[in-house]
Amino acid sequence: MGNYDVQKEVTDKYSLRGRVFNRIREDILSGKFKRGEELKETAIASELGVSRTPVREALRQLELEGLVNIIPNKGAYVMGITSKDVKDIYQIRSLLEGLCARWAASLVTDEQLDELEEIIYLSEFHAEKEHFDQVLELDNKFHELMYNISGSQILEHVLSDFHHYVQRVRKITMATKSRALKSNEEHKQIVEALKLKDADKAEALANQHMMNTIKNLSNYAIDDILGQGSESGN
Amino acid sequence: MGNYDVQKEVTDKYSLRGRVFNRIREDILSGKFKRGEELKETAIASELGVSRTPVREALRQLELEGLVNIIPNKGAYVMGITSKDVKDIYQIRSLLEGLCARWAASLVTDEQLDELEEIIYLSEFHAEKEHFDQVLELDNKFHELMYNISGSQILEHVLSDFHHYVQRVRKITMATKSRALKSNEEHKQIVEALKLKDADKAEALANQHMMNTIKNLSNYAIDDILGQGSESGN
DNA sequence: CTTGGTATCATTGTATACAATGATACCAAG
DNA sequence: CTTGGTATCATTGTATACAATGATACCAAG
Repeated sequence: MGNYDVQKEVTDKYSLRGRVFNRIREDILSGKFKRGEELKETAIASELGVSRTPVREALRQLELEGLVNIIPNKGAYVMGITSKDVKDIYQIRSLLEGLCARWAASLVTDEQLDELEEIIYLSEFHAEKEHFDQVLELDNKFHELMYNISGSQILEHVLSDFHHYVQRVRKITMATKSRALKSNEEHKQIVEALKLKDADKAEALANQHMMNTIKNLSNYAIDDILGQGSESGN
Repeated sequence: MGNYDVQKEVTDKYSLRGRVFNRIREDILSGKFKRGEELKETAIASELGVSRTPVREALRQLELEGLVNIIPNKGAYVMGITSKDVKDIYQIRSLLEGLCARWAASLVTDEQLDELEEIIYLSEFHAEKEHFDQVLELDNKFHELMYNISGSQILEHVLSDFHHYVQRVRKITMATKSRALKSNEEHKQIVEALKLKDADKAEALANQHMMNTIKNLSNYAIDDILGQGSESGN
C-alpha cells in the first residue's frame, strides 16, 4: 500500500542513470555546458565511464525538464535558461511562494516552526561570517521546508523545480552580506506570520520576499552570470 | 543559429519513444492505468510491438513528470493525480492564468485577438449544438494560445502541463451546455480586456475564470472521475 | 502448522550490436 | 571557381544479450 505516494525530489541518486542525470543537470545549470552546445551521447558516456544507455535516458529526462532540446536523429542541445526566463521565474515564484505561505499558515506544526527558526538562526550566523555557501544551502533548506509544509505535492514539485533552476543566479546574489542578511530578515518575518497563523500576512510577505529579490537582481548583469553575451567560437 | 529556442510541447511524436511516451501518458491521464498499478517494461513493450528500450526511456520521462514512480530495481508504478492535486492545480492556475493574461495584455497583436475571437465564436457554436468534444478541443486551443501570447516560455511550459494534467476532469465538467457556455462567456470577457490592453482587468478576469471552475468542480465527485473509489470494469 | 532458508524465476539495469539517419569530404562537370 | 552528386563517416535509434536484483515457491526443521 501507499508505496507510491512519496514524490521523489529528483531521480534516484544511486543508479548509474541517476548519477549521470544529476551530473549533466548540474553541468548545465552551473554553466559548464554552454547554451546551444551539442551533447554527444558517446562523448558523455566515455567521459563518465558508462555506456550510452544511461546517458540517453538522462538526456531524455532533461529534455522533458526543458534543459535540453533533442532533435530526432540529430542530437541533443543544451537549452539552459535565459535572463528572461530568470525574471519570469521570479515573477511566477512571487505568486506561488505567496500561495505556499498561505497554505503553510494553517498547516504548520510547532516542530516545523522550530525547524524554520533553527535554519534562520544558523543562516544569520553564517551570513555574519560571510560563509556564503552555507547561506545558500540554508536558503535551499528554508524554501524546501516551506514547500513541504504547504501540504501540496504539486506546489512543492513546481516550486522546487523553479527554485533549483535559478540556483546559479541565487549563488551570486546571495553572496553579499547585506542581501544575505536582508533575505534572512524577510524569512524571519514570514515565520512570525506563520506563528500567528496569519495567512494573509504570510502570503503578502512571501510575495514581497520574491519581489525584493527581483529588485535586487537588477543590480546584476544576469546575462553575464548565465554566460549569454559573448560567444566562444563554434 | 537559434535552432534550440523552440520549446517543444512534448516529446517528438514520430519516434518510437515519442509514440510510446504519449501512449502511456494518455493511458495514465485517461485512467486506463489505475493509480498504484505496476507498469512492466516487457509487458508494455510486447503490447506495443517494440523493444524495452523505448519503453524504459518513456517511463523515465514520465517519472520526471510525476506520473510514474520508479523504485530502482523493483518497478514502475502509476502515480496518476489525486483529487487534492486537481484542486491544488486549479488554485495554482488561478494565479498563473492571471499572470498570463496580464502579460498577454501588453503583447497581444491584432491577429492574435482575431484568432482568440474565432475560437470563442466556434466554441459557442459547438456548445449550442452540444458537441462537447469540439468544445474541449477549443478550450485547449484558447488556453494554449493565451499561454503563447504571454511571451514567456517558462509560463507557457508550466501552465500547459497543468492544463493537460486536469484534462480528464475538464472533459467531464465541460460536458454540460450551461458550463460550456459560461466558460466561453468568461473567455470572451478576457479577450475584451485584452483588446483594451487593460492588464489589471485581464488578470482579474482570468483569475476569476479559474475560481469559477473550482466552484463548479464542487458539483462533482472528483474522486469518482479519477477512479479512486469504485472501480469500473473496462 | 509455523518459521526460516534456499533455489528458482521474473524483472530491471547496463552494455553492446546493428540499422537508420544525417553531415561531411571529395570529385567531376560545367 | 562553383555546383551538384556520391561515398564515407559519425551519430543516433532500437533491439537484444547478459548481469544484478528482488520476489516467490518450496522444503526442512521444530
